[in-house]
Amino acid sequence: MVNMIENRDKSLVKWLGDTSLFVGMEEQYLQELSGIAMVVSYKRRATIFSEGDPGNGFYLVKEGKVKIYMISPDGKEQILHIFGPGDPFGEVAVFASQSFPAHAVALENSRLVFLPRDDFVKLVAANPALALNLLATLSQRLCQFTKMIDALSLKEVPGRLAAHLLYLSKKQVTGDHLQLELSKTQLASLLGTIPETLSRMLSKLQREGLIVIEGASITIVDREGLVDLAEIGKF
Amino acid sequence: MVNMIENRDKSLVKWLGDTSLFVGMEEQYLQELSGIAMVVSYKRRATIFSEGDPGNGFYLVKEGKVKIYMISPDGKEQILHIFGPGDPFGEVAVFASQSFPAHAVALENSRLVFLPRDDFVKLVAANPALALNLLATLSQRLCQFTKMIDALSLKEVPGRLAAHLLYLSKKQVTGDHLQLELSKTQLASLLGTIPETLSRMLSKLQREGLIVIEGASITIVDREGLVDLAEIGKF
DNA sequence: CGATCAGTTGACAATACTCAAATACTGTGG
DNA sequence: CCACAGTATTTGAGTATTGTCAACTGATCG
Repeated sequence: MVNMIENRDKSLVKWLGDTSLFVGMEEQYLQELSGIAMVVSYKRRATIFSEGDPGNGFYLVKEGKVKIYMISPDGKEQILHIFGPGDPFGEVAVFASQSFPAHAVALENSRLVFLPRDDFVKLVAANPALALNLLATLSQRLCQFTKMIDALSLKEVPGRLAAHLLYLSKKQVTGDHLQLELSKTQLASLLGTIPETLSRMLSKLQREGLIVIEGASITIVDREGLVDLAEIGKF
Repeated sequence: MVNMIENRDKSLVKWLGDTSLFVGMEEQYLQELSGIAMVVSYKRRATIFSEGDPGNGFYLVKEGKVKIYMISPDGKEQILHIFGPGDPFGEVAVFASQSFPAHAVALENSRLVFLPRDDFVKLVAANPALALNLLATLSQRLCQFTKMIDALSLKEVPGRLAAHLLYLSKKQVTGDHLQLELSKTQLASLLGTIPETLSRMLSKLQREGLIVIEGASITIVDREGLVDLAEIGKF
């Protein structure tokens, strides 16, 4: 029994050390970290936190997939992030507002590592490398948001869609073939539009010979054309 | 002569220590900081950096006003931030991308404090309080961007305008009377629209008895109504 | 196997952008 | 200090992208 726990702890330490946030941290700190960490399970569709909830700590995705989103009074949703294994989320509440600025739900059955605020802040204060990793993470996220604002304000739906398809094709290594990693409804919400419009735009791109659609599987036929679309933002 | 320089340095140290980023830092570190800092002047409309430029450091506004923005190929502009005295900008490039994700120009004749990347990173690594201040700053900015994405995606122009007017009236202490702190063209760009639309929406709010407009000076007549608009996002 | 949900398509409405023109401002040089 | 040039702001008319509502199909899940 003791053994099992030690094993579990050991593997958690190892896992934490492979995380982008904690990569390269000394064993000693990883031990401390794993000491204050709690692993929690969430079922598909379960709420992890809601906008305005007090942020007493933040999370790392261990297994599964998490969606961070906002919602308007009349129910329209805008996805901010989709996070997968290794990704941290909710740090903002730890360092600034004390309360979460958006909602989080599990998209699949997930296991998360929860790190409580106060203990974690102490660890950051004692560990410059960790602080710099955190600064890098937040900075990257700021860049992502910059691009999202750019897309929402300066591009139209076809442009955003084209940019997303190119992003997926770069991320996945399968050449001109790619998988939408989200249901089309969720993708619409990520791109700041609605399912009907997304559906029409996908058909349009196919009709104009830029892509071929087979369910969630897309083949890029005219990459040039997509790049043009993504840059200019219109037809 | 030596005296003058000492005076200058001393006042820079003092000024840095009053900045939100460096508040509460020990004298010793402030001295170091002021040692690596350079004060630079920019004339109104001068470019400070452009998207993609290598980020060899970041800036603090000492005097003046700076606009951070993106621009689409066909010339439409989206303002991300307006920064004034005491505000830092360009940190993102220091900690993540190494290159600036947006453009920066001086809106007025300005004096900026430039802090070079490498020296500054060393200082952060040696100074946990500074690291935590930076984390708080970046986290707050992330929250602001979250709100901006929310506004762009989930609210229509009248809603964004109403939210901005309420924000100004909270920031300025003058009760129901407020000043737009930007030209209407610039405000349009901040709200993700164009001058024509902004002009029409201001008239509309006035026509419906929510505000009274006198140039750049606005009086809120029906605060309730504005709040409703800002929350729901539509008419 | 029925029910709920995801996706698609059509007809329509509306918000916001484009283009154009008139008017009011601002700042600069003479 | 005024005249002029270049901006900023406002208003009008028309267009377009995208959202709304509704109906229908097909998939998924108890």
